[in-house]
Amino acid sequence: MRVVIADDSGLLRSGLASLLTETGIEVVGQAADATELLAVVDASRPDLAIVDIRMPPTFTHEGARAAVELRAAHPELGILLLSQSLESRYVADLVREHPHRFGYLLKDRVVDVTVLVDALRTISAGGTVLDPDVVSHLLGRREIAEQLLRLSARERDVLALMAEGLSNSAIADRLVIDIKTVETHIARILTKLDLHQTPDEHRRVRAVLTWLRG
Amino acid sequence: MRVVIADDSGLLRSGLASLLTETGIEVVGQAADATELLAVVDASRPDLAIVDIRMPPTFTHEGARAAVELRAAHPELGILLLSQSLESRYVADLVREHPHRFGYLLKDRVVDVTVLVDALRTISAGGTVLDPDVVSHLLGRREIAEQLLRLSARERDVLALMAEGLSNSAIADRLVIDIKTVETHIARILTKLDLHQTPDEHRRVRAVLTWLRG
DNA sequence: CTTGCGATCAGGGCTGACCCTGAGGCGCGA
DNA sequence: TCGCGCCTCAGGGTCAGCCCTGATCGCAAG
Repeated sequence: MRVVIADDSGLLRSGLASLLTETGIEVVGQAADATELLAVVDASRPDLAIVDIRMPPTFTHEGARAAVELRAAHPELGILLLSQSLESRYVADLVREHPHRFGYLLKDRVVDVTVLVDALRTISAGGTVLDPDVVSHLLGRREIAEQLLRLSARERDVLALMAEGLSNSAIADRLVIDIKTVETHIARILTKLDLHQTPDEHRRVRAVLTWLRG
Repeated sequence: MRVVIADDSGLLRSGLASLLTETGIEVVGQAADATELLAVVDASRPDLAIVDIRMPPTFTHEGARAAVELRAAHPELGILLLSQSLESRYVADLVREHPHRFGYLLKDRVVDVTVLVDALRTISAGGTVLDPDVVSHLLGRREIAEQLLRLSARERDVLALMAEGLSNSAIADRLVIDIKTVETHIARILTKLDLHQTPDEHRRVRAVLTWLRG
């Protein structure tokens, strides 16, 4: 098996390369960022790419984005995404669209090189490898994301400002609209997020929590 | 230089050991959890311990706690804490009480083995190594923590429930107290968190945000 | 013993937030 | 063209939340 490793941490990259080499897996290239990853894969044509989700320049989802491009350019390439924490947005799309030759593991769960090699073998054989916590978290995140997707762009603007702790009048000032408009947006936000009038909940706070978790 | 490595990830531990060995640093032991770390340090008497903050069983601050114990038992031992994210509570105490032979770096910032070795050298020579972002984050977190420290235990109970999105009447039910008592606690919370009456802020949401960030 | 603090509760008042209902304008797709 | 969704705004009403002021009790420290 011929493998490429992409991680902005040279430390981890080199360490990983060293360990995999010891297991007989050939590391044919390394990349520190998404652009370099695409180039290295083009040049070395590996069987599989091990990609850290967070890479420069934004350290957000560059790795996941690069994975999408890799799949487009190299449909037979296996991809193993590694992440330190659960990253739902891009991964959900990736798994849905390309379930084969794909893996997503939390680094914390790769307790030794055996786990990693087993995952690589599964992916290389056409399978899918997902950490169970990843699966259940994706489902939960999906729910919140779907609720937030019901909101119009304007409603999302308003909710974002609510989540900063702004009052209705401050939101009206900020968006240069009338306070009655803010109230209307908020009413629609609460309805779309299924936050109905109950004596137990502070619905505004609930809406804010939903936003913060989305 | 003789070094011990403690990280629950065997992958990272082995990779790190391999890399450090190549630079001439002797890795005299490895540990997968805090208990094992203490035993390995007792047995091998290293110059320095590289410790991941999050280790079993709780994966919260076992590493930082073990560092405190290590310093007590081995005052000359250098300690380098590594973390994937900013962890403020125990580190702030550790730095304040033991500024020498101490380091705290974010794994993301250790871009290659050179950075790591430089840090180890500094610590071994008696110095302190702190990532700049760590410093400024510690200061910011300190501020919020100090505000929350002004609250009485009961006030913190109430604020935690506010942060779950409970209404005042639900909080009263939950804590088996009168709603007037809840109102009194909330008034005191808002005062202690310096959240005064302004037309721009939704103060309850602000209080909740402070809690969530603390 | 006195004082201060925290927890609890009360009476009464005000208001921002939320709601109901209604209306107009614009853009887009069928 | 029509219907729908979105954005905007209005009049009027209700109430949970917040506040002011006051009071009692228990506990710990000086």
